[in-house]
Amino acid sequence: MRRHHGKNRLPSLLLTSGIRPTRQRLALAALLFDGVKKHMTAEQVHALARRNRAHISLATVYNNLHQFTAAGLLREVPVGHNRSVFDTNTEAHCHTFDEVTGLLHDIPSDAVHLSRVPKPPMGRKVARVDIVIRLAAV
Amino acid sequence: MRRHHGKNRLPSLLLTSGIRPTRQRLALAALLFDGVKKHMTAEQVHALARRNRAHISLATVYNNLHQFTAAGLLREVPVGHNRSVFDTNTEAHCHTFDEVTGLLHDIPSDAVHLSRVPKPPMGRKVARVDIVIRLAAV
DNA sequence: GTGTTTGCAAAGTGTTTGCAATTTA
DNA sequence: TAAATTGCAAACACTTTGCAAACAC
Repeated sequence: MRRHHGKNRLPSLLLTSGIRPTRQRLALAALLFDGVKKHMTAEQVHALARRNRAHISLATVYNNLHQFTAAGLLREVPVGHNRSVFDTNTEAHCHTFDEVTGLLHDIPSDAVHLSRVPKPPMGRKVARVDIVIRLAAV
Repeated sequence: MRRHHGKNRLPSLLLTSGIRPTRQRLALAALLFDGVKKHMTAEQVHALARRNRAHISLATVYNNLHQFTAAGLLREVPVGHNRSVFDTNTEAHCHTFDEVTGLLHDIPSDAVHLSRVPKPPMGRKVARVDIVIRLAAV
């Protein structure tokens, strides 16, 4: 499943995004950008980093997740239960949110078709369209 | 703009939804269900209630907004900035979220067209589809 | 070296909860 | 009167911030 095994893949990825590749950021990048797309909260990233023997404070995790998001390496998913979920898949796609399990899943972007999106008002552009299909127990 | 001026409109509205019409709930209902659709945070509802000389604690505002939501009188909009926004319009419709002003606006449900929504897995049904069009500065 | 980043702890938000006092039916 | 609801304050969960020490270039 992994792609791009190059030795300096992660440093370049960060540099290209204008982010200085510190030890902590490389550790975070290693666990986020391993080729497998994921949805993770800051808390989960922090726990995973510690499990990997990378000592990164939670504050630094938050700071860097936001920095990665600003740089377009991550995307924040608006699930609505008042906690930030970061998605390593930054391409246009939708989500299902299972209210029973609390899990988020990707839906290929062509699984739904959205048409007739209204024109934004003067001085604004459509940054993106968030579509979340909420699933409940039958 | 107001509709249904009947004297016991709000008590009936709550009773019909299986909610006991207490003084506080009636005050909240009066300010929420006046015929003008709104998007409000708990904090905003609380402030407005106090401005109207209704003494309702913030905790009670939260409790009742959730109760109203569970009863289908309100809907929670997943804007994603880690705070709950309640919408008095419970019909199928979408939103634009202006990242510059922080304001939420309704879009008539027929302004966008969503097709090919995938079938939910066994034991689940589509509760609803949340669509938020995020607008940024040009 | 110089400016950036980190870690920690502390403060800040927004939200929920426990429980005695009150209110509703 | 019995059961539900309220208010308050305290607890809670998540996130951000201030600043000295550590690090990258």
